[in-house]
Amino acid sequence: MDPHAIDRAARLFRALGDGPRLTILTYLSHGECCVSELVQVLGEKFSTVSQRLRLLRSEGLIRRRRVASHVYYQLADGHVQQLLKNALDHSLELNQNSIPMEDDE
Amino acid sequence: MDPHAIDRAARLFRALGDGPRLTILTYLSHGECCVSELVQVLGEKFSTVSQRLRLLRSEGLIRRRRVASHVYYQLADGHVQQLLKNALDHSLELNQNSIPMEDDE
DNA sequence: CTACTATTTTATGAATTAATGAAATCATCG
DNA sequence: CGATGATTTCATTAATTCATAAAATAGTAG
Repeated sequence: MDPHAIDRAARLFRALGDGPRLTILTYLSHGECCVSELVQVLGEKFSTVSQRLRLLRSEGLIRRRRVASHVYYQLADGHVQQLLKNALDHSLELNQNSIPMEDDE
Repeated sequence: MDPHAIDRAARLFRALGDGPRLTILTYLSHGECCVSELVQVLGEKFSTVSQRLRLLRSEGLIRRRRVASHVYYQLADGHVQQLLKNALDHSLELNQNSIPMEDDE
């Protein structure tokens, strides 16, 4: 019940708790990618993508490196990759009963 | 890359991505508990706790059952318990470098 | 240094979410 | 049924988050 750990975990979950950001992460799970490519693939504004990347990076979920004038992003480590895979697999399973029933038990 | 799965996962993460809600979940991970007890332990308003429980339940993270006039909540299943434990353990590890450095690589 | 491309930062308005008082519901007891 | 205690729902306000345009920064080429 360490409040610091709870807070850290909450921030992490919150960063993951957004469709567009999760989409970026799953895209990155296939391999490193530069901002322009993400912008093109996602069909979003540059600043929009950049903001999402910034948030993900501030929570330590992704890393970046610069190559000439391009900046490439990738998942921070294998742990993030695993976390993503688990979450998506589990969510696929849960899709059936995604609207919870009203009764108890 | 199933958009439905991504959306489901995002909703799940979002429900988890809040300190007060995570606190409730960790409390419940020690065992079933009724609303009054949570209200007392957390020092929050009844309606506040109830709203948090509702959100957690709507995402399938907790279950409830009624015993006479009291309503008891518990984690939905062992999977949620495991997810919580992993997240908190991992966040404890990460506490050192929770403020990411500015440099690349 | 100038021009150009890639990316980030800043500022802001719109949309979403969270907390809470008040009213409603639900179960139990007399 | 009427009163009481436990919990939920509703409505509203306050706080947070999101998307984006505009401005700034950084790298590269000439």
